[in-house]
Amino acid sequence: MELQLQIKMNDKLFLRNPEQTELGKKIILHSIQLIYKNGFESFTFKKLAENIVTTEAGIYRYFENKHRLLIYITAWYWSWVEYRISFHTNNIKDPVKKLKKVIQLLATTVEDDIKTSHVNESVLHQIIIAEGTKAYLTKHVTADNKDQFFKPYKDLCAKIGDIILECNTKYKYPKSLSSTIIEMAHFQNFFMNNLPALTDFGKDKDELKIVLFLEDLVFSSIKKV
Amino acid sequence: MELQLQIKMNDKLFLRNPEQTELGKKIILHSIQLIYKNGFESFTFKKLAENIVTTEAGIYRYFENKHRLLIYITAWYWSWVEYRISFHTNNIKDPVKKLKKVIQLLATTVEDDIKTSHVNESVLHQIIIAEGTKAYLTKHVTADNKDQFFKPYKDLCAKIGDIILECNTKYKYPKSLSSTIIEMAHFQNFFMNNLPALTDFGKDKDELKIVLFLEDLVFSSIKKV
DNA sequence: TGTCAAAAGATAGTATTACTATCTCATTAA
DNA sequence: TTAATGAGATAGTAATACTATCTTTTGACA
Repeated sequence: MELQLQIKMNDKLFLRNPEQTELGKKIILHSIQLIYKNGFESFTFKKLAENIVTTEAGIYRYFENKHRLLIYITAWYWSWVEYRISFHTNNIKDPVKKLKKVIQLLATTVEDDIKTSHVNESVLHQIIIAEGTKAYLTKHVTADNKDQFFKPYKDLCAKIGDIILECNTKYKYPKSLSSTIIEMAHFQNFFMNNLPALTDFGKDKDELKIVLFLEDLVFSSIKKV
Repeated sequence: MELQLQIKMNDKLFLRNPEQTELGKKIILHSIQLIYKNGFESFTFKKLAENIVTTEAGIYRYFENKHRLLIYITAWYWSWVEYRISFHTNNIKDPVKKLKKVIQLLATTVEDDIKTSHVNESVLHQIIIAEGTKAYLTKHVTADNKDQFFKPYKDLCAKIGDIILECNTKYKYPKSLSSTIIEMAHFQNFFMNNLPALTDFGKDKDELKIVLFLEDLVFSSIKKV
């Protein structure tokens, strides 16, 4: 039996659905690789076109501009993370254990457990760490938010917020703590590897230390260990 | 007596020191306003030149490119924040009170308490919230870090880390907690105003709630209230 | 087998961006 | 008096971020 994970994407994010054609899948796969290699700022549709041996105009048939493509990729990522969390916490009853699993999934490097042929998840994880926040740190967040572009991120945040409440119904900041965990799982990783003075993990560069820090932070706050 | 705050900037950040000339000060003042108005992505030296009625080439005599200017602005901001923290915590002995003051200073809108004629600090605060992380989220962080471009940010983080240790010598993650406070003071503000579903402050949009959240987070973690 | 539509290749063109270069002119400090 | 500094003026270039149009390929269905 071969399972194929299909994530239903907001169709306002693209002009033509990239999951439905060969070129579309190539665009996603290679844009992730190019952004990983050179960063989002120096990424252009021209370079992407050269990379996959097609034309610039061809890419523009799929995405309005490179920022929409970034939003698409991040939205896909957060949907995938939420799926992963559902999958790995499905059988766990204890909310504390569940939350620990969530933190571990957010803060450690992904292994390609589920086959999605046109996406390399561990490279994707790295680019979301470095470029993910750029999807919403714009002057048009509000408009983009109205178009539901950030729904997967918000859904994930809500889901983790619910688990936090399961741990302690009285805790007052489930959503803010949730967004803090999500962002810090990435930021502390970026800092550890690039600006180590901002963390306590610079020496050994060990992701598990980030997990321990986040667990300490979260469970101290909600007063359940 | 008129006090003038002068912040010594890393001179690799500019080609010509903007603090020392009229045009230079105009560049800083108006770039902050323009970035505030249209966001960093749509900000160009051409537009800035039109804005202050000079030429594009004139701006390039001060800064290599717009990203360097952003780093300059953020570095200035973090130096200024550190100065402010020193100033407002100077007379406080109790480290817990000191840390509370720090959180309040980081998370609430600034009033123009110190006169720095060519910088509007409350607008600056807003652009650092939305654009500040873009200063280091690049492919050239490591090189920029070697040139000490992020020293003010790292110094601030170290300083807050030390206050955390004053509260509890045994706490294991002073620097990571410090960078978490700094980033979250901004992110929760951005979320509250733009993606409220990611916070618990969406309804009243009250900065003081962010302060309470951060206090709860920090003092639960270091186990001192 | 023909035909219709969708996908994609080919080519061209434009406005803006991100610079670099050079020359002139006014001010001021030695 | 002169030399250096700041800054205005103008010009030019390569790359970026698109839009438009026309042609060819593919593959489904009738």
